[in-house]
Amino acid sequence: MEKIYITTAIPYVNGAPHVGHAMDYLLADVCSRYQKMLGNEVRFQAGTDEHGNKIFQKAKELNIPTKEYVDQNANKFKDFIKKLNVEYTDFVRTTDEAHEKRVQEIWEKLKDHIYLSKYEGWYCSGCERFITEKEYEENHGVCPDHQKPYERLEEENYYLKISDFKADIRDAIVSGKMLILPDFREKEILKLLDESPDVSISRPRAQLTWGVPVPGDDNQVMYVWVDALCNYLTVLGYPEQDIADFWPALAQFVGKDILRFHAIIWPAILLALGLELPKTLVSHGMVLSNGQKMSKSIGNVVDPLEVLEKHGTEAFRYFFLRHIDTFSDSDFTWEKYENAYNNELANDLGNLVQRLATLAYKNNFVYEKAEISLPDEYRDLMKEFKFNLAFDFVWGKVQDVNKQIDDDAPWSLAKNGETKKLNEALNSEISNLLIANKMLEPFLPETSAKIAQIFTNQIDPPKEPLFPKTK
RNA sequence: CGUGGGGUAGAGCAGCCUGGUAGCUCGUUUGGCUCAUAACCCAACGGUCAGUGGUUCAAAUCCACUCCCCACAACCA
Repeated sequence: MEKIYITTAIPYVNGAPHVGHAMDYLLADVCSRYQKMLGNEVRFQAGTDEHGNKIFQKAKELNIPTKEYVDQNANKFKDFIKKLNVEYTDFVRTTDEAHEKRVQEIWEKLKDHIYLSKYEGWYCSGCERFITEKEYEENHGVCPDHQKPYERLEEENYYLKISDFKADIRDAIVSGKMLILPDFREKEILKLLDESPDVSISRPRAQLTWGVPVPGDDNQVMYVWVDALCNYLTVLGYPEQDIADFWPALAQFVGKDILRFHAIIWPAILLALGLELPKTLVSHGMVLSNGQKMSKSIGNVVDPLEVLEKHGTEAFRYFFLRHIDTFSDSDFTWEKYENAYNNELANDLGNLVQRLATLAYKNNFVYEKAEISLPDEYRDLMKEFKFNLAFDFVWGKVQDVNKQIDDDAPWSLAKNGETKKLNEALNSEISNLLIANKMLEPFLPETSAKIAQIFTNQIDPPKEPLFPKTK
């Protein structure tokens, strides 16, 4: 038995949960459940990123204390994760006292690689960030998002010396010690790595109040990087606790938009702390809506809670784990979702369970439990984190059972009194279904449990269909 | 010349690395079955594989160029 650590990106809680957040959780959950199925012990982190000006200002607008505001939003995310039936074991909030204390201790440990420096450039107070010269020229000196002219600003920041670690990070990536999936993202990162400047990891207190103070410097507050990225460690109790059992993580799941921070800044922090790098960084794609990136201005944002409400958690998991590519961008439309529910969940699987259970019941067939082993092809796909392909493979097996029933035609055997052949046929069909069902477990845990329950010794057809048609 | 991905049947995709009858799912049409949620199974229809040129006996697949779409570019997932 191995001890396995799996992480998800912590969302910035200045808004409601997004469909994209669900991808992180679901992929990590499939990974976690699969590992548990193999008999491993899993710690599975989830959490929320709660510092920064945007949150501070939002709370101000709403006229409620910042702490109260982040409490509310953190709960929204917890509820959301629960609704997805994601089995995380540890939840970390960057405003947790323990996290803040540990992050300060981590800062102290990083000190050899931190230096203070001045930065001068164009700044947008709305975006709260410095703008590149190029961007400044393109926008003619006015922020397009905030309609405000950029200001010339000089400030002192602490910097983390990425340059100290570039060579080691490159080696880790190239050698596969820290595997970046998919491989085309790895290529991208290797290119970016060379150009990566040292990263600013603090802000003057005047600019940023809602954050963790830099130890030993009252004028500076930690910017997002050290604070947020280190959640993966602090949640395990680092630095005061020994984390060797679970660190390095087997897999860290992130969206492609934040892969670069996890593939460059994060490894630099880890190396500075003398810790190992995660074994795998899995970067998933974006969920598009009608072929476009979801955006408030286009008005095509899909509310995950609405999708969840439509056909429940299992249908949600089904669609997003099978029809959204694990690594690339994929499209969500309601039509596709309905199609998948009716044709695949209801017709392929739901109906299969119904017909097979009824056949067994009507013929007084008793199934004797047999050992189930997982096919190599499935194991390989799961090991490579190709979850949607693994799910496709499983579905092929489900469809095969439908074919097999038609070929065997048990109803004819029953009519002709060929009892022995009938029992053999039913036994084989149910065995095949249960193998597929076992493979289904990480993806659709509730459904898988229900099916396993139905095909115990005494088989009763379910009174309610597994996936009732809506029309 | 910022970086990366992509352009293959009505839709969504695989195949391309390791050239040799163009495949899968959904949709459409026809047939079969009757155990089942009017579900299931067989079959058919449907593509000049973005374009141009090159290499080759042979190119969706390799090379060059062109056109078009998308994502990322210090946290709007």
